[in-house]
Amino acid sequence: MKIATFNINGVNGRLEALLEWLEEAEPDVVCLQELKAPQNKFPAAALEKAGYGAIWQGQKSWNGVAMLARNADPVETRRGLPGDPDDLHSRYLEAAVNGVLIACLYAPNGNPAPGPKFEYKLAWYERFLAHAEDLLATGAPVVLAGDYNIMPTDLDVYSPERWRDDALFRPEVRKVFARLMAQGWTDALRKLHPEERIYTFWDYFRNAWGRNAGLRLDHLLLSPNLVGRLQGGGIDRDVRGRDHASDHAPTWIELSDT
DNA sequence: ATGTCCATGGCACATGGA
Repeated sequence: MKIATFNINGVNGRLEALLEWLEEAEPDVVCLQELKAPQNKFPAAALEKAGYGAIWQGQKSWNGVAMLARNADPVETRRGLPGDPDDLHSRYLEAAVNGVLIACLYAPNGNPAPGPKFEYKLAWYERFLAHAEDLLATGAPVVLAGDYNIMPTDLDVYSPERWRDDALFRPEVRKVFARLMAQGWTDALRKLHPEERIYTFWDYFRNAWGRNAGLRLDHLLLSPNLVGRLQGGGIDRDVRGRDHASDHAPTWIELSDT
């Protein structure tokens, strides 16, 4: 079972690129972020034609998350994080596919920091951590997949010193990620590549792709009962190098059948 | 600070968010 996360940065603007990647990569489940499309503008018919059932939570202009399943329909278990009915951002979807509970998340960016956007990011993560703990307590096999907008360690940044004060890398958010790990989750890509510099995002600015000035922002975290099923994983870097690409590359894992 | 994308409103290109 191949599970991918991909910040598409505009699902309609990059629909052709998404369909091309789906055809060549054949993921079983895809978590998409930054749809930048309202609920009624999600390209469900085109994805259905490509063989993918979908659920999505759109939003005008910004944010937006979706989950696709190959030759199946995700069985939705939750939309939106619990804990704040006033939070209207579309950043969280959760569904079961083929016996695995999968969360699709798009964490707030948080810049500029300090400031209200950074406070929102930290508050959002407090709710996320509380919910992640509840998911672990169910004993279900769970994958938390998405754009975390956090580089967990220096190994996840092309130039750590330049990012120390950024909302994606400040001590407060790295501590949040460490607390998540302490709950018992496994960072799948880091487990597969413990020493390697691996990136999932390259800024559009300053020729970041050409210089390989990347960041690792997109993560798939596994509940303890899934770690033994982790067969492999990677980042489809070549997708980032194409014309009209998203600034993120698809990131994926392969789980064995039970 | 800079840089480059997306979507929006409205029909040219400025703006916000990332």
